[in-house]
Amino acid sequence: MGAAMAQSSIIADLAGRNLVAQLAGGDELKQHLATGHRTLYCGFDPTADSLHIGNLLPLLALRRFQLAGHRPLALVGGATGLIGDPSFKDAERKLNPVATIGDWAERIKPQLARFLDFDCGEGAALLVNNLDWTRDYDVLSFLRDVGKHFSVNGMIRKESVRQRIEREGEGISYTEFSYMILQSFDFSELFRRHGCTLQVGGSDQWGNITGGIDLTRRLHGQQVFGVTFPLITRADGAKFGKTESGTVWLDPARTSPYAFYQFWRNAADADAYNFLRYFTFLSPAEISEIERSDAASQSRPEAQDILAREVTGLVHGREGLAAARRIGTALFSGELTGLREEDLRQLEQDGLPCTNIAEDAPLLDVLVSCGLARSRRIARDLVQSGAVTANNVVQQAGDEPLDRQIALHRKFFIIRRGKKNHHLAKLA
RNA sequence: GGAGGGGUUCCCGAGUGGCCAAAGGGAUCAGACUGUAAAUCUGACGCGUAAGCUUCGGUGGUUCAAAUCCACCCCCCUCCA
Repeated sequence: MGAAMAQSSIIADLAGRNLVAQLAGGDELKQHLATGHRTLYCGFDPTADSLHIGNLLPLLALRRFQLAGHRPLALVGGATGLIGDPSFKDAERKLNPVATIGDWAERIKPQLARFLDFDCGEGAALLVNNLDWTRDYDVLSFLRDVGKHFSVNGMIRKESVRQRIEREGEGISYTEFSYMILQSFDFSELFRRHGCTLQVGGSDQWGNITGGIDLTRRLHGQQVFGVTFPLITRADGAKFGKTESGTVWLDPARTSPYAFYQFWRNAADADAYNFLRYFTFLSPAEISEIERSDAASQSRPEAQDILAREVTGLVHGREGLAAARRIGTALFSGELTGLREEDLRQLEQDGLPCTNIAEDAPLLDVLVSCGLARSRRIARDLVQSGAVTANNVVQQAGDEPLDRQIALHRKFFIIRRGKKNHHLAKLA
């Protein structure tokens, strides 16, 4: 595929994946992208020590743009992270310590880096930090140079902060209210420093992006553009990106590749094909083909397997994917007795949660110490309802230790709670 | 600084002296049904085998008895200055 052709079709490609929520600039933007190698950016604030799958969409989008011949700037919000984006948040948040945020920013950088190519000549990606152009900017100058271009009247009309201003019971601090100005300034600075003419982000960023477009016009007399992505929703209305155990992180130390894989593997049928469009680089044509064949086959759809493989591979690489699949296969194929001791050790290595247990520990205590039950009381309920198995044998005596007779290789128990929660327990 | 309104179990939200471990909804977990789906039905959902124990912003009080009354304190919101 020729670069020129790719360039002309990036917006069309995004649209074909239902990834375009709003365009600032419309046809002019398409023209702009079709007629040259452009520089674009997307910001990521350090709100934790890791990115999570909510950040995946814009991250992959940067890559899509890069593949289409443009230059992506991944911005770490070292400065904006200190302030906190109020957009569509229903409550003011606590400020984290400066040192913490600095640390988080450092942790996020390599995560951003792994999705982009930093060494491909003209379109090579760049990692930037907005702290670099705000840290030493004194308040008075900032207020005079930048603040003067913003009308509070306009700012309070933004949908993103409206409910904070109008709704009874919640307010907004001046600090958070200023966020928009900082992000707008980022855009104008990136234009000035790197010729960046496009900002992309989630649809919740629309207000901040248009703020930057306006500021860049006022400060530099230059037209720049914006693209937002839709908010990802699940067919059943539940919030995307959360599981029973919380956020799905990109950091393998926080969410193991196995858990990550399972997250995608568990996507609902009604979501799987959309997720393939959003989160993979498979072409829309290929995805439609998968959808067709699943619909025709009448058995379990393949979409979730493909989705899990593709996304886990993107985020955790070959190794992570292989590990995740080894565990999944071992646990869900139903045959545990065929596992060799080295297989079990590999599973532990791969990140299957594992705990050492005492030989005489009653099952209830084992369940609690493995984290499969929050308290003995809960554990008792689970055992009573037949929800607990050890090496596929239903356990009914909560007060007894696990039966050594059923241990694999004399010391391993794969304890299962419910349908899909597993833990490896090892006799000490 | 002034006036008013609030802080209840993960969330929302009832509860104004005993019948309250605290209504209802959501979320979550489990069982059945399945495809490691969805939908649906059933059960659980502070801790404890139990007796019982610990919870309703904090501290101290009144009372046989407090989430509910009193005092002080902390935090949030609205309006006024």
